[in-house]
Order: sequence, then C-alpha cells, then structure tokens
Amino acid sequence: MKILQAIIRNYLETGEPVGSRTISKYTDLNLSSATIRNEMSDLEEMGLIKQPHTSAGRIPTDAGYRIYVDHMMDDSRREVEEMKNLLVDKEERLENLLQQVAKLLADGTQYASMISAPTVQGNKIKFIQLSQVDPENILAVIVLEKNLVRNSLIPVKEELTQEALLMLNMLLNTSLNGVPVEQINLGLIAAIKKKAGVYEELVGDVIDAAAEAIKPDDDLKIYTSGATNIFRYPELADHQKAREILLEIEEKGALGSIVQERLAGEETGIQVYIGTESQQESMKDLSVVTTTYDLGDGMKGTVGIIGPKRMDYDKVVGILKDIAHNLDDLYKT
Amino acid sequence: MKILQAIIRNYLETGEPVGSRTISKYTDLNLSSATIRNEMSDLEEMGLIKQPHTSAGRIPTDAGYRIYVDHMMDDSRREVEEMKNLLVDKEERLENLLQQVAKLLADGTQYASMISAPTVQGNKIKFIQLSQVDPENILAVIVLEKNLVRNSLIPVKEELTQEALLMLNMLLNTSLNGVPVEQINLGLIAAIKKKAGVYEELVGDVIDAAAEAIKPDDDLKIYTSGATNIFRYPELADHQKAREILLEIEEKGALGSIVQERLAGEETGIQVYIGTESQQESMKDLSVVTTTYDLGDGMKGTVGIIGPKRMDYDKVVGILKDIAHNLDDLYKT
DNA sequence: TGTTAGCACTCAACAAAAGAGAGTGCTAAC
DNA sequence: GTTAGCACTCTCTTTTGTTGAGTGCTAACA
Repeated sequence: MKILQAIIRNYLETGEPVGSRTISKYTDLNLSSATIRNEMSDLEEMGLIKQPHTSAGRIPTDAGYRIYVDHMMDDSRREVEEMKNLLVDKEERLENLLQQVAKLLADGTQYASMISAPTVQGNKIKFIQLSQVDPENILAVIVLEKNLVRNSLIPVKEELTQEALLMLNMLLNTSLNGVPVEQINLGLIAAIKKKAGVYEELVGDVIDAAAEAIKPDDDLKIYTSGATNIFRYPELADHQKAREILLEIEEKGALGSIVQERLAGEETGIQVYIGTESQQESMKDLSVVTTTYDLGDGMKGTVGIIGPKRMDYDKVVGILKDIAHNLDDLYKT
Repeated sequence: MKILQAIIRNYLETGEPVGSRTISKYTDLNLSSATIRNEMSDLEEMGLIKQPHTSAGRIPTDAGYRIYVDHMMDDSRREVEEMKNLLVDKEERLENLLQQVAKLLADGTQYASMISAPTVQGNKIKFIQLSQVDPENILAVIVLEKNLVRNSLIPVKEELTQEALLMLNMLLNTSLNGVPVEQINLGLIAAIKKKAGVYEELVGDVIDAAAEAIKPDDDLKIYTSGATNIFRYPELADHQKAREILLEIEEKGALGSIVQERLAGEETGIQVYIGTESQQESMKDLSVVTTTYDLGDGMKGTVGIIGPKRMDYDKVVGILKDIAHNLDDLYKT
C-alpha cells in the first residue's frame, strides 16, 4: 500500500500526525484528499495507523511500523557515506574502543546508542604464567587466544622457590593450554591439583582466579552514548517519559535483556524491536535496532541504536551494518 | 543574620521563593512579617537574596549560598546514619568499585554523583616480566606498588631465546625496580638500552609500552551515576536545562576540569562550587560538592555530588566525608 | 530607634471563554 | 473508483478576568 508508506515516511520526518491533505499534496500519487481519507479509514481498521484524537491526522501504530520495516524500506536511500570512513582506530584498550564506537553511532545518527562488550565464548587458554611479585603475592597472568590478557594477584603464605614456580608453570601450561575456558570443570581441576602435589592448594587458587578473571568481567558490560539525544524528539522529551527513558539507558536493565536475547539466539542479522515488541514496559515509546558483531573466535557482542519509533530505519540499518562490518574486520587483520 | 539562614533553610526544602510571612510564622524569631520585609530589603541590597520577580518571595543568590555554606551550616544536622554501614566491599576490580560508589552516592543523596579514578602519582615500579606468549608476541607485565598490574603485548620479529628473555628480565628489574613512573625519562631509557645490547630496540619498545600502559589509562576517567535525579528538582527539569545538564554529565567536560583543579591544588577537604563559581557556563544552575580521597601512596581521586543549588549541603557534606573516609581506609588494611 | 499594623499596588498563575485551523466522515455527483 | 462540498469535532492558541501571595511605604506605637 503506497499510502501507508507515504504516511510513515512523512511521519518519520515531521513527528506530527499526518492528514489526508498532506499526502494528497506532497506525493506523486495524484489522489485527492478524499480518496486518501477513504484509504486511511481502511488502514485504521487494519490497525496499521491510528488517530491520537478525532480531528487529528494519523500516526503509524507499532504494527504499521512493522510492515514498513519488513516490506517497504528502501535500501537504496541509505545515507551512509558520511560515516563510511569512520576509521575505527585499533585502540589500545577494548573499553575505549567500544565507548568510542558508541559515541560515533550516537553522533552519526542523532539517536542513543549502545554496544555490549563481546562475550568470550569458546575462548581458549594460550599461556599461563605465575610469578612471585613480592614475598606475599603471586601474580597469575593468563593469556587467551585473541590475546586477551587477564591477571590476578594471589596471596600466598610463604614465598615459593624458583624451582617450584618453574614446575607449576610447566604443569599449568601443559594441562591447560588450548583448553576452552568453559571446559574447566571440577574433574579437570582435580586432576591438575593431584599433579601439583604440595602445591595443590595454590593451584586450586590459581585456577579459581583464572576462572574468576575470565568470566564475570566483561560479562554484560554495556556502553551507551548520546542518551540526551532523546530530547531532540518532542514526543519523548516530555518530563515523565524522558526521565524513564534516561533512567533505563543509565541502568541498562532493558538493554541487558535485549542483548542477552540477541546473544542467545542464533540470528545474526539486523533485528528491529518496535515499541512493545521488546517486552519492556519502559521501551514502549522507543524502537531499538540491533545487530551482532563478531570479533572472531566466538567473541560476539551486540550493538544497537535506541530511538523514537519514528526513527529513520533505513539510515540506522545502514549505519549499523557498516559498523558491525567494521568491527568484524577489526581483529581479522 | 538569622533571617538569611531561615530563608535559605526554607528554600532548600521547598524550592519555592520564600516570603516574609512564612519566615515570621515558621521560625522562633518572633518577628512580624513587616520586620522581616525590612530585613529582606537589606539582604537584597547586600546581594545575598533576590526576587525572581516583583511580588514573589526571595531566593538566595550564589553569594547567599556561599555565606550559608561557609558560616551557617549546622554540622550536627548530618543525617548520615542511613549510609553509615554502606560496606564498600573490596571489589575485585577498581572500576566496578568506583561505579558502585557513584551509585551509592546517587541513591543516598538523590542527586547526581561523580567519582574520578585515582591518578597514579609517584607510583613505583615493583616488578617487570617479559614472557614469550607466542612466536610473534612478547607479553610485558608491569606491577606497581599498590599491586596495580598493567600489561602490554609487544610484537617481535623473531622469537627470543630463553636466555635472552632471562637476561632482559634481569636487566629491566634491576634498572627499573623502585623507580617512580614519572622518573622514567630519556636519559634513563638510553642507559638501559645501552646495556641491552642487541635487544636495544626491544627494550625501547618495552619501556614505551610500560609508560603507555601506565599513563593514559585511568587518566581522567570519571564515573557518574544518578544523572536522572536532576528531574527531581523542578527548577532544573525544564527541557532546555535538563538537556544541557545531562549532556554535561554524560560528556564529563566540566566535571573533568573540576577534578583536575582539585587534584592540582593542595587542598584536600570539602570544596563547594556554587553556580558560576565553577567557571562552567553549563553549571550555572548547579552546585558541585567535592572532596578528595586517598588510596595511599599518592593514589588520589576526587568524588563529588552534583545537584541543584538548593541542595542539602549539610547532608551532602556529611555523606561525602563518610565516603572519602571509607575509601581512604579501603586499601590501608 | 526598632517594631508593627494597615493599605494600595504589582504581578505570576490559574481558569474560563472565544476563536482559529486542521482534519474527519458522510453524502452526492462525476 | 474518484472527487467536491459541507457540517462537525476537537485541539491549540489567544484573550480576558480573577485570585492571591507578596511587596513597599506610611503612620502609629513602645
């Protein structure tokens, strides 16, 4: 239905309810406003558009947006050029990179953005080393494939001898090298402990620390940017709403669920949540567009845009694809 | 002047301009409204209070708040009990701790809060170790006093021999052990390089990496929380203002300057910036109360509360002192 | 001299009333 | 199937009063 498309297009731009007159005038359909009105009636009956009040124009419903996103989006309209060369520098620290990407997205789209730290799934241990840092502490350094480095300080009762350290290092490396993080289980731990002899306890500590260091860190860390952009959209800028939305973005609760949902699922393309589709009460006036990026070797994360329901889906989808693509390439040099 | 105190107290509570009648009624001064009016005239002339418009009550000016903060605050009124046992758990990762503290502050005060990561000033190197992680990379682990661990991956052209590594480790440790980070200068580097012989280049890389790893990381990292609390205060919740303030908090520009100012100065107590006193246009409707915390060995940071000018200074100062105290103790076990 | 009562005046805030304008649904004609 | 015309609805804006809090000033009082 060309008319639905026209209505949504117009509403995306202005944010105002659009009336029959406007459509009749500013499209090349060459239909009078009366005809449009009839059609509108039908569309309303189908639940694709609605009137905020009698004698106002129509605005799209969530279902209406859905149709638009699924069938009517014009991929050629993508205005990605501006961001094409965004040059995600290979930043020293992942954290900064993510924050930078979030900012980039927010600035580029004028919406709010989020990006989750990649989860380290199926990452393998590549190198372990214990060193006596001072008489009371041993430093365990664990390097994973993809050169992720973690370290942990382990207090010890007494200083270890040079030989003991050497022995333990050897032991740990031979037993854990190439083992995926998830596969470190009690059985394996027990086996290694046994071989450690007197240092059983210490080895237990080291493995615990390793597990600890790897898991909960980036667990569900989400970086956001451009939250204040919501003030650009009058329909969201109202006190009550703005407050709720900002709180949501700050606390990241709803975003967390979305990210988890994304990571759990197998789907890897663009996903669009319109209004209540995200199951989150606080998101009812927002749309969230997400996609998955993949740093390789199971390091996946989610990146997305949060904006008003009347967001420029074409543009956002384009930009997200771009970013995800860039991130995908980043570590595959 | 008891009257000024009464006016400010009242205004802090209500946020509404306070009239002569109110003061006359709800204080134990036993003065009629007429008298109060006369006094108010004087206070206005002195620039301590002002009227938003004729026929409205008076509100304090920045100067008025200043007087209050400097001379009239009632320390006994502190309502810190609620937070007394806040139990800042010794979190694994500093970052989480700081974020947690920020949230605690925001929740406890109902204002926005900020905390800067501690700057590592005068921290000394305690331990350095190079290890061959894989054929192309060497991992440099640097441990500082206070057990701050940094690491950096250095690409190398060819694998080093066991002996070479041992030699370099020995060299680096003997030359850099106990050296404050700031004192690593070109002269020192040259001297070490010379001793490194064939590995001159590699050593240079390591030291560069070390310097790199230590400095810019936590440099001016600021964690904030509770930004949305500003919506609680009608005088800030207006679109335009709220947006500016939230943007400021998100971007952290102004906060950064304040933190730097604090760290540069020698003062270590509570500091209150009222309105324009912070030199930041965007802060003109806000007050910022900060204090410095000290994790020991020169690891200092700034923690503060950002709120409306009519914030409950007594309470905020109390809580901040408490938090700073807790943080001070944290690492001094 | 400091305090108080009284009064006229000002001005924001609220509410009711009056238009204006946009948009609709429906009917009748093309 | 499309269009013109018209009465009707409802929001939004503007206007006009009205109210009430609060002031400044003057004159009386202790």
